[in-house]
This record gives sequence, structure tokens and C-alpha cells, in this order.
Amino acid sequence: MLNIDSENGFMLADKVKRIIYEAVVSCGFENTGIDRWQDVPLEIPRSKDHGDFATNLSLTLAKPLKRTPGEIAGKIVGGLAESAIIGKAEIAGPGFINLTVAPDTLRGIIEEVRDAGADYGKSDIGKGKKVQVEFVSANPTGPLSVGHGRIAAIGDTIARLLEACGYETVREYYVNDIGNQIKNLAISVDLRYKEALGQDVQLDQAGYQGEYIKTYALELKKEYGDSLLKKDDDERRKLMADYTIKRVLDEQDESLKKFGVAFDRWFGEHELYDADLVEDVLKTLKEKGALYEDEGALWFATSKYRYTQDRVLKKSGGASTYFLSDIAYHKNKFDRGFDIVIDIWGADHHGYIARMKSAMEALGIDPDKLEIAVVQLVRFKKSGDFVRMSKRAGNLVTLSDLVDEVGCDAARFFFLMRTKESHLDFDIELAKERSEKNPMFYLQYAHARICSLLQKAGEEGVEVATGADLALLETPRELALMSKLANFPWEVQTCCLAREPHRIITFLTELAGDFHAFYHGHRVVSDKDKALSSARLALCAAVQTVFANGLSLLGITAPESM
RNA sequence: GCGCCCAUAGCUCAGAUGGAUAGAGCAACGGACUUCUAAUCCGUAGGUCGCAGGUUCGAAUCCUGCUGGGCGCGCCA
Repeated sequence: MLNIDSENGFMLADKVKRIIYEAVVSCGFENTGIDRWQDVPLEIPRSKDHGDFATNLSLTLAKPLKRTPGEIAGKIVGGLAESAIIGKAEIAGPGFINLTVAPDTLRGIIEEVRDAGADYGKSDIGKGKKVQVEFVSANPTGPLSVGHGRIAAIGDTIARLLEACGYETVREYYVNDIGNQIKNLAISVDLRYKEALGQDVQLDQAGYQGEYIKTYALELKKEYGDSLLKKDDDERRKLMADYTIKRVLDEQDESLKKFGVAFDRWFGEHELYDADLVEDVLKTLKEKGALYEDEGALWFATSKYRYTQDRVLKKSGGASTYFLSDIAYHKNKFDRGFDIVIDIWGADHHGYIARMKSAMEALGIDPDKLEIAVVQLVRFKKSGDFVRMSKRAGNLVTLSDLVDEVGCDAARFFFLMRTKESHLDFDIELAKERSEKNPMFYLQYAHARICSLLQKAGEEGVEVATGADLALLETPRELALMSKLANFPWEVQTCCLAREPHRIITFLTELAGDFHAFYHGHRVVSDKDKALSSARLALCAAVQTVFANGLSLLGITAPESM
């Protein structure tokens, strides 16, 4: 899954793999599972003592070759061709080969970053494949809650990563705009409408009691006066449902945009019925023998495909379940030509994975092309205590409230900073804090600091431009920083393929650490040694670009001053 | 009862494809501003990787069984 099958091999890591592969071939060690340069296992060592790259290939080859790892490593190191890229190759531990990249090659990264600019980190590994990312898809019955925030942030960032890696990406939001809950929604608005017109109403019959319902009812009153009362119930409620759904979706869209998320397509469930896609999919399933009737209902034989319970598609009363239209929707995604379909679901929906994958299988669609990423739920912490985000308790309820409270950057950062499998604790006060305790400021501060340096250099007339003598960059901190820059494209690809946005944050935090350490040990802007100053400024500019590109992938701003 | 997720330093968490003395931030302790942003840096201390087995030359990582926590198991939406 994480095998990055890059073809261009522009990345430094790819170049290193090729060099190692040549050595493997020259030793006659190929066709042992290492059959192409892409098969060479390469890792970025945790410790800088282990060089810029390391490979454990001699350990994995020990068995098929029936030789000791040390012996194999010795041969491979001996077989490494003279190259301008590898500066040093050492055998260490049980048989690792640690590789240190030649300083000149690392210095070349600075120019590479400068030339690529905002494109540095992007790649074409997606080869233009069409991917749909569907996420949030909350019911159109009220504002988005804080709980949707994590899913929105992760879904959007996965989409950003896919775009950066050359996938044609569509962000889609599915709207359950028909069914019982919409009827309840209309009834709720209707009651408030009648109330606003002075009628006596039984509000406990309303399914939705939120203030926003009252607002919409008043808007309807303003627009139509009491004229809607003359219409029959069905007609009036249809109008109210349409109006309310539109208003709710507009507000959801607005709060998402405020959160940095813009959907390409809002797909209404009614579209499926309008185009008879629900009946079509039912017919197809019937033909495939995936259905049966029992006690007047129509069942989907889920258990025929995956180990799970059978599910009802049509109730004995004849009404369709949501599961049925969900199947039609997912079939439609593939009919629209998407090569990969990614659903981002909250952990409370994990039980639906097996049935949806079964449905795809029954329809003859490869269930692996439907990726369902499950995001664990979030607990919100305030003053050291976990708080229930309920309106009654007077806490933040909507996503919009949260963004207003902590800001878009902090909200996204905190939602993205952990693996999606972790049960996230969102510390609201920490997110608001502008201090060293808040990890987001550590990142943004590094970027702002570079901006300040570059500005200072401009004021003092030190050349930032091209033509700096980069060979002057030779300290361990400078080299470490360049090595880190070289890893960025690899990191973006890994994060994209693994659908793990949090790793970008880990990477940027490490980059910030390397930069701050460099900054403290090295004078950057100086008129005593202008050549060195120029070289260091060129390095700083490259670091700045990587920060900007990385933060942009996360949808977080890169402030120029703080 | 069944299913999914989680359990790593005092706290919050990283540890891709099994591999080198298990890492970071915060908290604690000790240092560093006549110098480009100290929202920073340097150093010290801190862990039976929930428990017990198993596979492997090698397991925090894979398998099985437990324990503890979160979530889910309708002709609901």
C-alpha cells in the first residue's frame, strides 16, 4: 500500500534507490524480491547519526541469499558506483547500510526548492486518476456540529494531498434531502410558522427545536405573510422543506468555507430518485441474486458477501431504506468514472462498512476501490475537564462557533495533529493560547522568523538573490536542514498514499526544530561576511517555501509576522 | 453477546513497508538574550511499549487469548 511507485524518480530518495539497485545488480542480488529500483527499501533514519538515508535490504536478503547480512552489506557497499550523490556509505548495527548524501547534492536542493517554488513537494504519482472524496455529508436539518470538524479537516486535507500528488480530485457532500427527517423538519418549521402567525401550536410535536427553526419560520412569514396557510398541508410543507434545506445548506457551506473547506459538488439524494437510479440498482441487485423477500420486506443478503447481518432495502410498507439509496449513490460514483472513491466516516458509522462493501461486491464493483476511512470521535477539553458540547451546558456546539472561538488555523491544526485512529482530545484553551505550549505557534513562528530575516536582509542590502555560493553552507545544522528539505516531497507522497494528514504536521514540527536550532547557532544577516550571509539567506528562503507549501497542504496560513 | 478503534515517559501523543541504544512536545530541573523575533535554543531527568502466550535471526509493530476505555450492533435516520 505504501509502495510509492514513482516513475520520474526526481526525488532524492528515488535517486538513492536507483544507485543502490545498480549495486544490487552488480552483485548479482536481483530477482530476490528486489527486482526493480522501486523495490529497494529505503528509510529516513530516526537518528541523524545514521545518515540521511538507510536501507535494511541486506537483512531482508539474508534469507533468500543464504548469507549473513554483514556479508551482503559489504558486497553492496563495495558495489556502489562512484556517484556524486552518495557521500558516505557505512555498515552499522546488524547489517544496515547508512548513507550520507554528499553536501553538494544537498546544496542542490536549495536551488530545486527555489526553482519549483509553490510546486515543490508536488508530484504526478496520481497520474491523473480520478478520485472522489466524500465527507461530512451531515443531514440538512441544522448547523454542523463541532464533531464534524475533525472529519471536515481530514477529508479536505486528504483531498489537498491528492491534488498535490497529481490526482484529479473532487470533494463531494451527500445530502439526505428526502425522507422522514425532512418531513419532521418541515413540520417543525410549519409549527413555528403558525406560532409566529399567532396560532396555538403543540410544539412538542416538532422534531427539531433549535432556534434556527424559528428564524427560518420568521423568514417565511416575512416573505409569504399568512398566505401559506391557504395551501394544503402537503404543498405548504413541501415548500417549507425546500426553503429550509436550502437555508441549512447555505449555512453549512458558509461555516465550512470559514473553516477552509470548499466542496465541488453537493449531491442530493433526490437526484437519485429523479434519475430512477434507486430502482435501477434494485433491479441489478435482483439480477445478481443478492436479494430475497421475507415477511413482506426486501432484503439484501449482506452475509453472502461479508460476515455480517442481512439488511432491509425495502420495508414491508414499500418504503425504501436509506441503505438502498446509499447503495445507488455509491454505484453512481463509480458510474461517473471515479477510479478511487474515498468516504470519510465518523467512528459511530463503522458498522456500515461491511454492508456497503458487500453491496459494491454484489454489483460487481471491486470493493477495494471504495476506501472508507474511519475517523475516531473527539472529546473537547476545557479547564482540564472534558466537556459535553451541548447547547444546554452553554458550551460550543457548532463548527462555526468553534472557528470563531479558536480561529480557523488552530481548529484545523488541532483536528489534524493526531492520527485519525486516535481518540482526539481537543484542548480548547490550548488551541487559543499564543504561547510555546501551543504547537501550532512553534511552526508559524519559524515561518514568521524567516520572513523577518529576509526583510532585515533587504533593509541591510544583503543579497538574497540567486548566485550565492552555497558551498559555504557546511555546518551540521545547515546540512541537516537541507536534508530535511529534500525529504519533503517524499513525505507528501507518503502522507497522500497512506491518507494520513497528521504526518505533515509531524514533519513540519521537525523542520521547525531544525530551523530554530540553525538560527540559534548561526548568524544569518551579517555585513561582515556577505557571501556567507547570502548563502544562508538562500537556505532560509528554501525553508520558508517548504513551510508555506506544507502549511498550505493543511489549509493553515503561514503568517509573515507574529 | 458480537464487531470496530484505542492502550507507548507524570500529561498529550509520534513511531509507513517487522529491524540499530523506543522518540517529540508539555510539565520538572539546570543553563543561554550588549547580537537577525527568547512565542526560541542547549542540557538533565523520566518508559516492565496494558497483561500473558505465539510466529521470527529479530516484535511497540504480525497472530491468539485476556484486562481496561471509547463507539456501534433496528423493517431508525
